[in-house]
Amino acid sequence: MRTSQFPLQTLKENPADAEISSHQLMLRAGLIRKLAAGLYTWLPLGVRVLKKVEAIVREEMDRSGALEVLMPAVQPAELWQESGRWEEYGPELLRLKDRHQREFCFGPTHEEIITELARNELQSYKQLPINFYQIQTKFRDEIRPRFGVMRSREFLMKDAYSFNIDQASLQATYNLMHTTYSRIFSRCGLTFRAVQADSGAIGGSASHEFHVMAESGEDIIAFSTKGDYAANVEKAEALASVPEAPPGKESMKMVDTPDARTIQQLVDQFDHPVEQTVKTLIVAAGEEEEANFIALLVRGDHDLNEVKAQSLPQVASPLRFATDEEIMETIGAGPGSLGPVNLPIPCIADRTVAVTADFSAGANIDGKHYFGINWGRDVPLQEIADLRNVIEGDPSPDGSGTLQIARGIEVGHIFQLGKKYSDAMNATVLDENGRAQTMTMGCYGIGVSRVVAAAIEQSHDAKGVIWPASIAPFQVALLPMKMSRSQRVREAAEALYEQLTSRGIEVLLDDRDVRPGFMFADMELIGIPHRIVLGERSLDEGKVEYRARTQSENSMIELERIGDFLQDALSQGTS
RNA sequence: CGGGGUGUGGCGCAGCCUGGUAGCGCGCUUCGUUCGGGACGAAGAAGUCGGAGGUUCGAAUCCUCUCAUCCCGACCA
Repeated sequence: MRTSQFPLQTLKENPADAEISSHQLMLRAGLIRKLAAGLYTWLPLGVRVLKKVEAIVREEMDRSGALEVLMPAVQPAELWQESGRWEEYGPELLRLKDRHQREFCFGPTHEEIITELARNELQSYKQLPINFYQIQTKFRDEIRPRFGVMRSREFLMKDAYSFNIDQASLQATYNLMHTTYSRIFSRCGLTFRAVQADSGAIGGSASHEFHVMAESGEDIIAFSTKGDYAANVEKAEALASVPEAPPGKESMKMVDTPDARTIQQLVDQFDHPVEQTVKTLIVAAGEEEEANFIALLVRGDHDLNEVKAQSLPQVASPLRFATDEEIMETIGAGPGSLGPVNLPIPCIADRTVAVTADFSAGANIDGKHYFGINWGRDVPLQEIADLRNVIEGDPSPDGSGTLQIARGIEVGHIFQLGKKYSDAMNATVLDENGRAQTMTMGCYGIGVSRVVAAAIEQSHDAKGVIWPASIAPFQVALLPMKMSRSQRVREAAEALYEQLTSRGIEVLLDDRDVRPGFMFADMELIGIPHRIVLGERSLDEGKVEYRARTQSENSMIELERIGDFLQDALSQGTS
C-alpha cells in the first residue's frame, strides 16, 4: 500500500475528550472517529487492525471445531419474553418497534437467538456437542460509555454458544475454549491472565474472564503471590484474616460518640485501630426471612462485596440498602450508630469480623458506641459468611501465598450457562434411550474491538502505538528520502516495495512528498513494527537503514539481505 | 438518575466578566524557496459562535428554555 492512496488521518494534537492513552492514540493515529456518545466509525487503518484480530479469532475458533454462523442483530421481543429477559434486562437493552408496532431489540448478546436455532435444528444427541460462533456488532446502551471503543455502546464481539448433552461434555468444551482463548490472546501479543469470575445470578458453575493487564483497566483482579489462584475481586474468596479470634482482653463498655458517624471519625477521635472496628450495613432481607431487613457486618477497613451479599438466600436480590428512614424505624437509631449488640434484626458477620476481638461498633442508640465487644460473651455470633472484597495481603484462598491486586481489561469471558436458556425455551434433543434431554449450554465471548484498544493500552510510548506484529495494520514502513528528486532512491524504493510485497509482507510505502521528520513521526504514531529508510547516503554503501518500533537506534543492513532479514523477523514474531 | 464542566471553520483554543457585527495555532488549497526528525514566506478557501425564544438601536457576549458532549458520583453509614 502507498500512502498516496491510503489516507493517514493523523492528528498532531490530542482530542479534548480522550482520557486514556489508547483512546487518544486511536484518534490521533486515525484508527477511529467518534460519531456520537459510544459510537465510533472505524477508518481504513483501524479496520486493518480490527480485521487482523478477527482473523486470529476466526482461525482459532475454527481450529477448535466451532462453526461460524451469522445471526441477526435485531431480535424479536418474543424470544426475550420466552427466556424472561425482556423484563429482567434493564435500560441497557435497546428496544425498538417496527412499522407494525411489533417489538424488537438490538441484540446485546444472542443466547435467545442461538437457543431458538438449536431447538429447531438439533434433534439428536448424535449432533452434540456443537459450538456455534459469530463475529458481529452488538449494542448495549451503557449508562456511561467511555474510553473510546474500550467501553462503547456499539462494539464488535465474537460470541460462541455450545450445546452439550451433559455437564461432562460441557466441561470438555469449556476447557477447550479456555485453551483456545489463551492461544488467541497470546497470538494477539497480549499480556493477559485468566481469572475466576462471578457467574452471577444466571447460575452456572464455572466462569473465567480473560484480562489484559493494564493500569487503566476497569476491573480489579486478585492473584496469589505464589500459587495459580487468580480471580476477579467480585468473585475472589475472602478468608478470615487470622484462623481464630484471639482471646478478648477488654470488657464491653458504652461510650458517648456524638461526633463519630463514620468509621473514619471513630478511628480519628478515639485513637482506635480500624482493624478493630465493625461497620453494620442494613439491607433488605430475602423472601424466606421473617424480618424485612438484615444486618451485614464487615470490618471498618473492608468493603462489602455486593455480589457475594446478594447471592446469600437471607439477602434480597438485587441488593437494596435500607433508607435512613427504614433504619430509624427498624432499629431506632440512625445509620452512624449501628452495631450487633441489642440489634432487633438478624445479622450476618463477615469471616474476618467473626475472628475479631475487642472490637467497637455502634450501640444502636444515636451518639453511642460499644467498645471492647467480644463474640459469645457480649453478643451471640449468629451466622458467618464471606461478605467482603479481598484486599492486598489477604491470605490466598488456595492456601499458597497472599493476594496481590492489579487492574485488568476484560477482553474475554467464558461461561458455563447450564440449562437456563434451554430450559426456558425447551431446547431438547433425544438421548440414546429416545428420551428428550434438555441441552446444557456454554457461552464464550471476546470483545474484538476492545482487544484493539487493550493492545494499545498495553503497548505504546510517547510517540505513539507500538503494535504487536500480529495485529499491526502494516508490518513494514518503507520510507524513501527525497524520492521526488532522486531517481535512484525512487527506483530502489519501488524495487524493494515490489520485492517485499511479493514475499507477502504488508508494506506501507510512504510516497508522499513530505519532509522526513513528518514521515517518521507519522509511522511511529501509527506504530508500524518495522521501518526501512532508503536514502542516497546508505544506497552509496548498498545498504538501508532498519529500525524496529521498539528500538531507538538504526542498524545498517545490506540492501540484498533486507528482504530475508524482514521475513525472518516477521516469522519469529518479533517486533 | 445526582453534581460539575464544555459547546466558536476539519482539530486544539481565545474572545463572553465590561454587548458594537469573530480571531489565533494546527490542518487544507495555490505559488515560490526548502528538504534525513512534524520547514519558511506569500496569497487564499472555510464559521447558522449547538438550537429556540427573550432583553436591546445592536447579542458569540446578558436572561430563559432546550439539545449535545465530557468528567465525577450512584447508597459501602
